[in-house]
Amino acid sequence: MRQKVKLAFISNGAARKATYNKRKKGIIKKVSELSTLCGVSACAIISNPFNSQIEVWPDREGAKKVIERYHNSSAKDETKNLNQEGLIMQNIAKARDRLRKLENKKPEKKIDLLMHECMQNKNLVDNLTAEELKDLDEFIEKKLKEEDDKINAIET
Amino acid sequence: MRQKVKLAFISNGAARKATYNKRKKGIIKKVSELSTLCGVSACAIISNPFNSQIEVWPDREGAKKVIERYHNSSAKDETKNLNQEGLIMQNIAKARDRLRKLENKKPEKKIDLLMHECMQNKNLVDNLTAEELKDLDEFIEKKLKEEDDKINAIET
DNA sequence: GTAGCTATACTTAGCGA
DNA sequence: ATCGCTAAGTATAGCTA
Repeated sequence: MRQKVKLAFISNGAARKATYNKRKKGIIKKVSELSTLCGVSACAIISNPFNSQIEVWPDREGAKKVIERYHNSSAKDETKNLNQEGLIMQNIAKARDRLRKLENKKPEKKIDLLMHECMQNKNLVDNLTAEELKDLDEFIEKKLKEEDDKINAIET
Repeated sequence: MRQKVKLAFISNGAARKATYNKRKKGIIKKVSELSTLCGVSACAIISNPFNSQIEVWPDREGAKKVIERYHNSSAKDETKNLNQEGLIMQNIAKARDRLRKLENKKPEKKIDLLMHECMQNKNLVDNLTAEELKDLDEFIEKKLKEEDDKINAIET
């Protein structure tokens, strides 16, 4: 930038808000990219004490791609592992749908739902045994590798 | 970079992990900077459904500055702040206590505890005003970080 | 597997319309 | 205030050890 960033609170309100909006957007993008690149579900929560706003970013786009990839690969195969992951993904999708419907409601309710969604997804995973999770992980890994190889073969 | 990033799941496990760690660090920094520059409390939560890991990055340093600034600017209105702080401290103490009791149990149980604390936070949210949510956010961050630190310490 | 490096892609502060 | 621009900082992919 024209000037090296001084890492301190920006006292000017307008400048602070401008920076806030720009960086907020950047963080959302980064979190979304992490989800897509590494196949994890992630979210960011920012609470602004000056205007009592709470903003929550479930990582929709990144997670969506993971879900889609899973559904595509599971269409051809019906193993136990796939059923398990399918169940998890279905519930994630359902939770995400509910969140979408609350978009216009009170910020407090968004936090509520976020927590609920976290619980749902976590409980599903927790219901699996350690061995099942390991198998599931390996299976998913293998499937994703196969797909990637296919894509690479086509592109080359 | 040497090559333009293709925004897709990284099939190679080692490369994915390396990218994950690098970007995770970058996101923490960004969130921390946003907190400092704009005076907001923020956190990032990344959940990997395939290995039951939940990683939480409370923006410790940034949030700390926010708390200090908040307390300084509202020194005239200390009654309410002190009450809020008391509630937060009580809950941190409770969380530590429960965590201590799980010291010798299985790692899976610690995940259960994490989610239990999430639910607790949710219930607490329901009883708070929008103004109070800022402190709650910080509370959640601290509590989850404590648990994360404890788990890491045990696993190392 | 992870720690440091560097070239390059990406982000963003300050402006101007 | 919001947008687009672009210079100037940052983050990080691919490497090396």
